[in-house]
Amino acid sequence: MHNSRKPPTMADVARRTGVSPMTVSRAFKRDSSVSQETREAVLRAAEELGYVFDSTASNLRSQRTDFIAVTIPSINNANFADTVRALSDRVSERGLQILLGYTNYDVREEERLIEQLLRRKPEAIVVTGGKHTPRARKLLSNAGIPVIETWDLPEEPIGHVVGFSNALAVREMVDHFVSVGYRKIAFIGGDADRDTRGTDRRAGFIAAMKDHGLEAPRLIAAGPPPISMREGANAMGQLFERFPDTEAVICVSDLSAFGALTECQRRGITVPDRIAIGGFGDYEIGAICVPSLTTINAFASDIGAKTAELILDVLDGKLDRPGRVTIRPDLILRQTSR
Amino acid sequence: MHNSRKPPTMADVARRTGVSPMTVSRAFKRDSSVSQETREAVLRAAEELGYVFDSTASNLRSQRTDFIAVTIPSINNANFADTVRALSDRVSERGLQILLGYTNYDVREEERLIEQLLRRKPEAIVVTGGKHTPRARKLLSNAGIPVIETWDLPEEPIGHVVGFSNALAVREMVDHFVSVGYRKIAFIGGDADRDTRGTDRRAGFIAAMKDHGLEAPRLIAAGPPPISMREGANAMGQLFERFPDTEAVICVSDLSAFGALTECQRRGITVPDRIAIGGFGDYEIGAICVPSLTTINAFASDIGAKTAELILDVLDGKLDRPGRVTIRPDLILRQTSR
DNA sequence: GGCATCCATGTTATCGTTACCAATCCAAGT
DNA sequence: ACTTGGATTGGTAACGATAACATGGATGCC
Repeated sequence: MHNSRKPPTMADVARRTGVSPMTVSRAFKRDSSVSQETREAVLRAAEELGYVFDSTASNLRSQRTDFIAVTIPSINNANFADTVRALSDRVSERGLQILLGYTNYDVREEERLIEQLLRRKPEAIVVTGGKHTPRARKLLSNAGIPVIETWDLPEEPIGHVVGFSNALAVREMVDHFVSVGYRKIAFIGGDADRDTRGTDRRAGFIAAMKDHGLEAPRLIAAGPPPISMREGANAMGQLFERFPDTEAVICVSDLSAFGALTECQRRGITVPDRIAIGGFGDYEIGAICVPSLTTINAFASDIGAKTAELILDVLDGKLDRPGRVTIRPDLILRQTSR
Repeated sequence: MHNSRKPPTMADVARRTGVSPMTVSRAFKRDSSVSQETREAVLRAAEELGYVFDSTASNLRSQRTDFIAVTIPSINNANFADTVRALSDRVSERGLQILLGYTNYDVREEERLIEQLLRRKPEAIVVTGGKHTPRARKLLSNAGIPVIETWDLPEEPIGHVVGFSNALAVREMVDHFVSVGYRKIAFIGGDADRDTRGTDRRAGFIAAMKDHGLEAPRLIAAGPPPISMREGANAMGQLFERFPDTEAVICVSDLSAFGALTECQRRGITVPDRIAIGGFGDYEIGAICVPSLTTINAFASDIGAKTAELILDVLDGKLDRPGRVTIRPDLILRQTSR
């Protein structure tokens, strides 16, 4: 039974059920007042007709889309994926849906993306990081919806914040490394002008070294983000060439740290005896690789979950001041360091 | 200047510019016929007013959303992320936006998700895999939009297909392993009833073994998906207990294969001398870990790119028969096997 | 000059749902 | 009996953009 007509609308379902379109509309909402039998009759008729609820019309009339817009730097990063998953799981219980976009670690792409997402009239928008173009800031401020910056603690937040200090997190690792006797410590990260969290981590590294009275010339730029395993391995190679006496290296992420570790294995350099390695992000690989990776747990899932709670509170009107949730990253000592 | 009024509409922009709303609408479209100076005046007025284009109204009136709905099993999987990224990159050039949802490897969740996505009236819908609930199949068939099943070659496709045979891909690895002398070969995968691609791979393994006149009792069930590194390591532990004389093991993915490899390292079992390991998916980790991982490249990005091409062709009316794009996975021999 | 053609712009009606208000019915209370 | 109130249902208009059609003016060609 091929059907080339237009798809059925609520009016069609109403006609078939013998009720008004308004009643059909109510039958499709969870909590609205329709008698049980009317609702069942409506839903049965809808199923028979193959009716599919049209959100586009609903969105326009009700001025609600139930979208939560989210921007992340990359869809291929397990940390951000964890955040989005936790966020999605929590808000979807309330019928909200994630509208996801990625910025490729570029604030200009972020600006474009934010503009595109705002056109869809989301209920709230979650961005990764606290650094944006002026226009992006303006778009977010004027959007009239909750704005949540994550994975960072911006000095001048646009709205709400759920994040942590990347610099302080790395400082904690430096403190530990120094306390167990490492002095010649290097840092492997991406180019300074792209990955802002990476840049913060590098800055935290340099500042912490300075506070210990140590120089920090051993900075290896691993190229533009994303800095993954291969980049980490290459950077480790560079480090061996340029600073062969390095005692420990802190990498901008577990992925690059693992790459660095494999480079050591390829060169027959023992970890941590000859050189210690620290990562960032507590990716699954760090816990399972041999030797396992000293790292920093930034609680990616928690960031997503707390962001979700915050959004729901704001939408419920339970929170009218900008919220600021500070995550406290955890240093995890494993086998790649003393 | 606090502004508590309603956000401006095209009518406001039109008034300010001294043109009709229709002209404003045209000024916001790329190719429509508006004089250069009118367009600039409109866009300037819009910027001054802080006007944000309202897609919800546009979507309803034009009956176009420019959404491409996509379902993947998990957002935390690099293979699927690669597919989505390639797809997204290609369709976004044409102004189409991905609306992403994940099914958690569960066909019932997939059904719910498909229904939810279809309500948003996407231009096309891309699903991962070729196994769905009857109702999901019906929803997809009746949606009146292009349906693309990926990462599989379903026998009875709903619409278009961009995929490969998971069974044949694994068979190729079995053939190679047998040809270089392995006989006691095991398979590590998820529980049979969830991950359908994993199940196909296991079936391909068993069939291939049989064709070589070999028994295949060494099947380790690693639990419900996602099967990641930890599950791979645990499964490898089980394999050593139950079948200590195993010569080679094929894992359902590179992640589990890497987990298995680390378990060998923890137990001091040399790879590939004592046991060979094969993975699936050609994840970055397989190329970089030591020893590097023999695997199968399923061309995840290509799947996304070809899916995008197919969608664009269909939307352009250049393709009216169901398309079937077959990817040919590649066996990549590396250090974890002879 | 006259007529066709094209470009830029305007007018009107509409996409499909739901907010808002009104109406009806039945049970309960006085 | 009559009011009150809650539950259920219906009627009407509106959300903000744009498809479809119409119009006016400039341009081109014979």
